[in-house]
Amino acid sequence: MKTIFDAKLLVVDDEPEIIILLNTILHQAGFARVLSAENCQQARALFALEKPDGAILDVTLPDGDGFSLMQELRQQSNVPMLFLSARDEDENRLLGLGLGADDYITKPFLPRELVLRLNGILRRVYQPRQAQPTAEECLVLGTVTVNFKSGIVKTDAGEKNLTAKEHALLKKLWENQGHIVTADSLCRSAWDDDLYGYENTLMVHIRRLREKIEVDPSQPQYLLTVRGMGYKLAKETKQ
Amino acid sequence: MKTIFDAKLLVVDDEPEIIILLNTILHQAGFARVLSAENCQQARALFALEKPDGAILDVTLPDGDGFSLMQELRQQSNVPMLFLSARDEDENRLLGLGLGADDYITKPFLPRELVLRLNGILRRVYQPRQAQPTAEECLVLGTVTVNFKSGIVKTDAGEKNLTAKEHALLKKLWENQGHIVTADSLCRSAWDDDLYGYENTLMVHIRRLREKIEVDPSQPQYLLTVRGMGYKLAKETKQ
DNA sequence: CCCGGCCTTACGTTTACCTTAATTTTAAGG
DNA sequence: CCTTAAAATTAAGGTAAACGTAAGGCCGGG
Repeated sequence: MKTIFDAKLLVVDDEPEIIILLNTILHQAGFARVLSAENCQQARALFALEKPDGAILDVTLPDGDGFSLMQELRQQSNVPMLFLSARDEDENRLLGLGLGADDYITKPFLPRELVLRLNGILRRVYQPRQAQPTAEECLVLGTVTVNFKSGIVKTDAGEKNLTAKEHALLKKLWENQGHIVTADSLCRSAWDDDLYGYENTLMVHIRRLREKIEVDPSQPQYLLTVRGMGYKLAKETKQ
Repeated sequence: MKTIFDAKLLVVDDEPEIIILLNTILHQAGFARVLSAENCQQARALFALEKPDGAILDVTLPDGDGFSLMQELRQQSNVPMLFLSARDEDENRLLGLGLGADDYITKPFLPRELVLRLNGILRRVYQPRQAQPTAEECLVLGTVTVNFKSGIVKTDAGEKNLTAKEHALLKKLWENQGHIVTADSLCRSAWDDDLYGYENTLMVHIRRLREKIEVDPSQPQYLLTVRGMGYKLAKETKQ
């Protein structure tokens, strides 16, 4: 199963002891892949090469300052980045946050707080949809419209209500629209107990879902099977 | 156009002057819809009724503490919530963040910092798609495009879907693009059981893959054979 | 020329998935 | 607490896509 701990992190700091400390903290917290750089040049190279999923930057670096480094990296990528700094002046915090930092942590810092804040940011970015889809987000598939909040499916034929399981499954598919979702992944998002005997159950629910959202459930246009891999919701057809 | 400023915010604080201050700050920042509550009871009611897109909670409230309020609201919703508190003790910050707060700001605070932090969080949550700039990881070979997440191959001729084995093989080749991959190595990445009788099987799959990604499968341009060594995927031809 | 490595095609098999229907569980109302 | 309907879960039979197998052909190198 994929978690935020699969994220690859880049740590940029010129003090070796801080690097070691951060490495220890992050590994203990569950992050398996932590890279480190001790100056801007290394950071730039690693960032371009490794494409980390998040970064922790010191503000003072031997060959430049963290602010301009952040600015530069932000142009390439939108991944979470936060500052770690001994400078706690108001204007520095404002500058850092203004440049698009997700947080500004001052040294000395509490290891647990750093981990909590980092986790929070990563969770928001990499599990975004669970954060509640805004307002009236509807799924539009050809002539079919699905309103998630009300659980109503509108077709030419009329309106139908989604059941709890159908709702959960469709939502998961919607969150990964255009991409393949494994049967396992679907089960996990619709059933609490990770144990489920027959994955036939899933198929039956998929069938019922198809009966509600497809024109011809036997020849699905939207909820497609990808043999040996899972299911996939077709991209919205804008017209 | 929809922006994060369409977000509806709930402010919970028992000091009237703070409420007024926050209202002013948030309106100046561009947030049009700001609700306020001065105790837990009001907050609960408003939260259930108005379903705000974010909340700012004071820690000390007349009829309870912000921590348990947050805990309660978190069970209902995953919207961004942050603490505002006069108590700056380490354990309080840890407790707040541990309960799922997106930030913990201490009074007195800089208005601009609050806005920057709030903006950052809302941006992450409500514009998540842009936050993952890794775009669509695609393999581009001349006029052929392969989207790995969806398993779709696009050619002039039309779209085809990759099967599980084809997907696995092509991915392996893609990961080593421009370099030779041995038959053995390919087999290991597509088959679980390291034992496989006929390596002819691999050839058949290679053939099928070529039928999907090559213009002329019999005269491959992209998926090349390297006699006595293995196979190799040609480098992307950017044009 | 011959041999080994690779290609190609056809065909039989497997397995993942579909479909329907019966059964069990859950929820709502009296 | 019982009744009833809706929803979820089993179960089993059917189907076709995906896969594996094998046999014959090609082509380059020795």
